[in-house]
Amino acid sequence: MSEPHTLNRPAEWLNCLQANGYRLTAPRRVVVETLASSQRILSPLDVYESARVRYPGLGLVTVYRTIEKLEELGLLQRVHQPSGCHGFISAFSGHQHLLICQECGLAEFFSGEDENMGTFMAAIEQQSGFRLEEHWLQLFGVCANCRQDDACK
Amino acid sequence: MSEPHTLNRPAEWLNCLQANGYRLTAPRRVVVETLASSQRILSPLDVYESARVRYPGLGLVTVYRTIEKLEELGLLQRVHQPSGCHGFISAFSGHQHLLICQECGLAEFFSGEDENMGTFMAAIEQQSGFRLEEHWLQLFGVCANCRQDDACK
DNA sequence: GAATATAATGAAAATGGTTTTCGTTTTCAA
DNA sequence: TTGAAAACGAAAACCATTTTCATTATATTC
Repeated sequence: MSEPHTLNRPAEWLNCLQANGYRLTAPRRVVVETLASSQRILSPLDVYESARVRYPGLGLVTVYRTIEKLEELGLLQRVHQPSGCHGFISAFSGHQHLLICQECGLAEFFSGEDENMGTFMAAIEQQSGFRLEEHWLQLFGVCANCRQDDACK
Repeated sequence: MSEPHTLNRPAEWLNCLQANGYRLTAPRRVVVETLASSQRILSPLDVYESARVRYPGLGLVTVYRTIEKLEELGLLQRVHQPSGCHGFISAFSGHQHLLICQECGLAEFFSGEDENMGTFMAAIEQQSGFRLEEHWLQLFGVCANCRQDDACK
């Protein structure tokens, strides 16, 4: 169900940054590595703390600046959740819907029934007079692992 | 398509506040009036500015505190948008999906194909191992009025 | 209709996440 | 190798939101 995890994704992101005129630096590499290889939704602080384990000199400001660039390049997307909207996850190509674990932040993508969605949206446009530009379909719950952990408590 | 706008909604909200042990005060009435009678998504500052026209002594803190109580009572819901997640709109009863104008903040509700959604979510649960607890379906675009205004520019 | 307990108010201060400033360091193209 | 420009991190600034606190308003009891 979930998009298979591309192992060379960090390298792709670094290439993309470079191809867009951004320089490759040590702190930037660590931030990219952290974000690109995560299947969980991470806040800027999460990234900072995780990346600092491998690169203690890293500044939180650099995390924010790198996130900004990755988002601008479409490599990273901001995720809004009932519990907050300060999380980020790798943006896989094309429009994808999210399935999010509210306990551990694990995020899976599902393409859903997008042809159905297309006709559905066309009908809404007709009825409402809106011109639709974007849609969010997000499911929230508890993933298999967390369900198991919860049961053991 | 949109839920018909209930004219005595502010009175209902005040009753609900009172029924839950909260007092009715002049500033609270103005805030409730502003929020309950709006079809647009409003930020706390929007509410403050709009309500102060009729009640200049109003403090922004009271807006925040009243929003908190209305949200807790399920009368108001927070709306997350690509442009930000600091907006609020009247929460009509039952689960509703949102259709939001990105120019003026007009929000309409649509119940969608909820029985389809139910089977869809059951299928996702089966495939993913998640236990689903909540879902968001939101459409963003430009409403008929704003489309017209834009065309005139 | 007063008296009273307490909830609610607004101003000001505190908080905390994010952004800006700035002097220094690093990258990368020439 | 060198130099212009980008990127860095520390500290300060910013700004939306929350907390504190002394004062005021509400609603209940007499």
